[in-house]
Amino acid sequence: MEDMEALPVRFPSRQHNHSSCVNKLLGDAEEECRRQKLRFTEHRRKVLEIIASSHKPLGAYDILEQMNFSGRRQAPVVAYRALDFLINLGLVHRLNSLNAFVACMAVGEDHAAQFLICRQCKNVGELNSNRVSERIEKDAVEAGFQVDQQLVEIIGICCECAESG
Amino acid sequence: MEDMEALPVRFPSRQHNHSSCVNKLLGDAEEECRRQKLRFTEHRRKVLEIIASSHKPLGAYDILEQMNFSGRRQAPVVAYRALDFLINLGLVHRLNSLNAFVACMAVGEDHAAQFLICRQCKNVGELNSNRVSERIEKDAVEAGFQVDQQLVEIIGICCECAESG
DNA sequence: CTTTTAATGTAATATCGTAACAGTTTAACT
DNA sequence: AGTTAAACTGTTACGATATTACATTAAAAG
Repeated sequence: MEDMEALPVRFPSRQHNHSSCVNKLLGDAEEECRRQKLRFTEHRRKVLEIIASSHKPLGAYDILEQMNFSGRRQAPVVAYRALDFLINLGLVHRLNSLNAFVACMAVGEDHAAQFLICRQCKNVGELNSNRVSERIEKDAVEAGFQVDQQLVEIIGICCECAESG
Repeated sequence: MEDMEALPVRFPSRQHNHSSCVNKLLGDAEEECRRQKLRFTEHRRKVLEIIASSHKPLGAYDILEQMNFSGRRQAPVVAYRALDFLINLGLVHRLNSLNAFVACMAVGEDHAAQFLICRQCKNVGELNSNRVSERIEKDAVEAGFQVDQQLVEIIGICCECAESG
C-alpha cells in the first residue's frame, strides 16, 4: 500500500512576496539564537538577509559583494564564517552541485533536505520528502551502510518554466 | 506490497583485486569508444587508469600529479578535459560533495548513480537503487518538477569500518 | 590530398575556500 | 566593578578547484 501523505514541497512561485520570507526567516533566526544563547551578529544577520532575499542560489562571493556596509570590501572568510554559522543552525543550505547557498524554506521542521534545482530559471525549491529519505536510509542499511547524512539534489525544470515553454 | 528485488550495491571490499577492476574498465572503455566512434586517447586512458586504480575518490589535481608522463607537469585543463570525456561516457562519476572523481562500478548497466561515501576509510560505493531513483522521480513529479538528473550522495560509515570499530 | 573536425599544448586567470594570528567584544563569574 | 574565558572580528596571505582563450597538431571524412 502506497503512502499518500502530502509532500511538504516548497517551490517559490514567481510573484510571491520576498520581503515576508526575509522577515519570517530573520525572526526565526533571532528566536533560535535567543533559545540557544547564540549571538546573531551583524554579519550573520546581513548574510541571512542577502540569502533570504533571493530564491536563486548565491555563491559566497556574490554574497560578499552585497556586504559592502561601509564601502569597504570584506574578506571572503567573513562570508564563510557567517555561512557556517547559519548552516549549522539549519537556516541556510549549501548546494554542492553549484557551490552555492540558499535560505531554508522549512526552518524548525526537522526536514529531509532534498533540493529541486530548475536549470532554466535557477530557482531552487525544497522537496523534503520523508518517503525519499526513508527509502535511501532503508536501502543503504540493507547494503550494510550506516547513514549519517544525505545529499539529494535534483536538477530539472520547474512547474512554471515548463508551462511557459 | 514491498518491492523485494536485490539491491545492486557495489562497495569495494578491502582485499579485492584492483588490477582486474582496472583492466575491465579499460576494456569497457575501448569497446564503448569503438562503438561510438570516439577516440580513446592516451590522456583519456591514463586518467581512467589512475581513477580506476583507486576506490577512494581522487581530486583533479591528485590525478594530475600522477600524469607526469615525461617528467613534464601537465596543465590542469588536461585532466579536466579527460574527465569530462569519461564522465560523459559514464565511465567516471563526479562526487559533488568532495570535488572528486571515482570510476564507475556498473558500466553499461544504465544505473541510477547513488553514492555511499565512507567518512572513515574514504572508500566510495555505488548503491544504485532503482527504488530510490523511482521514489525521487515520483515525488518530484508530484511536486510539479520535471527531473533531468539526480545527485544522491550518502555519507556515513561502511560495513567494514563499522565492524572494525 | 584537401577540408573539416577533434584533440592537444600552453599561458593566463577566474572562482571557491581556508589557515593563521592578533585584536576586540561579549558573557560569566568572582 | 574587575577579571577571566570564550566567542567574534579584521587582516593577510595562501591553497584548492576549475575555466577561457587561442595557437597548433593530429585524425577522419570527403
